Amino acid sequence: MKLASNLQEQVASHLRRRILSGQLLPDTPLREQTLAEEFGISRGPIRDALLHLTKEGLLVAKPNVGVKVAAEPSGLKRNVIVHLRREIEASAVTAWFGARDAGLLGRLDDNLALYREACGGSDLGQVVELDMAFHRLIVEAADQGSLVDLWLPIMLRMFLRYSRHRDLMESYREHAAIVRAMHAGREWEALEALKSHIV
Amino acid sequence: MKLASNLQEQVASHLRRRILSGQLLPDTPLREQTLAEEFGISRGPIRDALLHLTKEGLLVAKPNVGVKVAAEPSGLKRNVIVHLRREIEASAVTAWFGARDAGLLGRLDDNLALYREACGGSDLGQVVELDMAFHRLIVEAADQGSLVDLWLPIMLRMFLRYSRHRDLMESYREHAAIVRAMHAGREWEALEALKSHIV
DNA sequence: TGAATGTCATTTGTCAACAATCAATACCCA
DNA sequence: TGGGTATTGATTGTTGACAAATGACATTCA
Repeated sequence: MKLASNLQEQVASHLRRRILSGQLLPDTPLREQTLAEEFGISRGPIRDALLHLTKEGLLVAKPNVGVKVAAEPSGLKRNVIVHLRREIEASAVTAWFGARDAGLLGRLDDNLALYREACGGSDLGQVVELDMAFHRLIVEAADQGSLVDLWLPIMLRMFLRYSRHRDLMESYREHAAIVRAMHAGREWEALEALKSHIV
Repeated sequence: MKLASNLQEQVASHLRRRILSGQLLPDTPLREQTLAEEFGISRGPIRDALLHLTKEGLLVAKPNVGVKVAAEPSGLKRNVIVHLRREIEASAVTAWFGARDAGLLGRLDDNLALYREACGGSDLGQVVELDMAFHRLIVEAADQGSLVDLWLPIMLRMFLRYSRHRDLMESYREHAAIVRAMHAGREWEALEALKSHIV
């Protein structure tokens, strides 16, 4: 976990985590002044952070009124988001099979170990964090990470509705299956496992 | 053309237009102080605007250093972007065919007339503006416009490399073909025309 | 009554001054 | 001469005060 030197990033990370872990529910309003006092800083960096999160799709803003936590995407939108994520991550995996940099495999293995542990525990925030990190590793590995900024807002919108009732261990097994196929060099299998995992 | 009441949006629109029309080339640095003096306002709204554009992918920021105009997307990234745009806009068109709200057809017809004129002229900024507006109308029409915020950053990244040498009139004819198919109620034809137009 | 208008508190928008950081370069010393 | 280090100027990061906009509520007049 890297911590940024500037306040706006720290605030953004903190709020992002609280939203994704479900501590902040949709429609919850966030006031600049309140947050400023809560963090013990001025409104400036808070503004920046809220702007960040708004552009990431986690908040919605109305001029002169304020921001609130975004609602879960509608059926159509969610469906589109799933397709976009598949497209991006599949492209990344395909690109990886062109070079097969072993570094990625190591990082995925490390992540898997932590993820397995987290899925057994009760800290949903940690689970979300590691799940996202897994997919981020894959996207980062392709094309010098150029796809990350495209992928992140899409991923975040999807995680707005991180199912509170999903079978976490099943999710872990799906991650493991993807990595196993990559280790074995079976591209088609990896892509199929990836696509069926993104739902 | 709607003009926002708050400065940050005005600044963002202005800079966005200058970047998309090619007046500001990739890697051009943008300094907060300089822009503030240029617009005759303080650095606050400038900061907000730059943050906006950074999240939209038109600028890239380095902490404590500043922002510059983003480079054109790499081959792989551009390829992904094309697929994402097709996915989103095709979904929107499909959704439209489910309801066939006539209002959209009228707006598209109006846009087409203006676009034809602009393509004959020499104001590339105007052409870009209308081209984007055309696709935006389509995306906005579906699902109460919920797809717009997903679509916009993708669209903008693609327009970073708005071909300065493309055949504008051909582009107009492609737009017209899409609208014609929609008027006639031929869904498959509209989707094909749309997909082959996005390249 | 009820629609229109005025007011008031809350919240965001804007500003200018100050602090922290970075990158380039001049400097020192082996 | 070359490598490492302090200095300096430019630029972003942060702050607190003030201005403007909004929405809710009270008030007025037909």
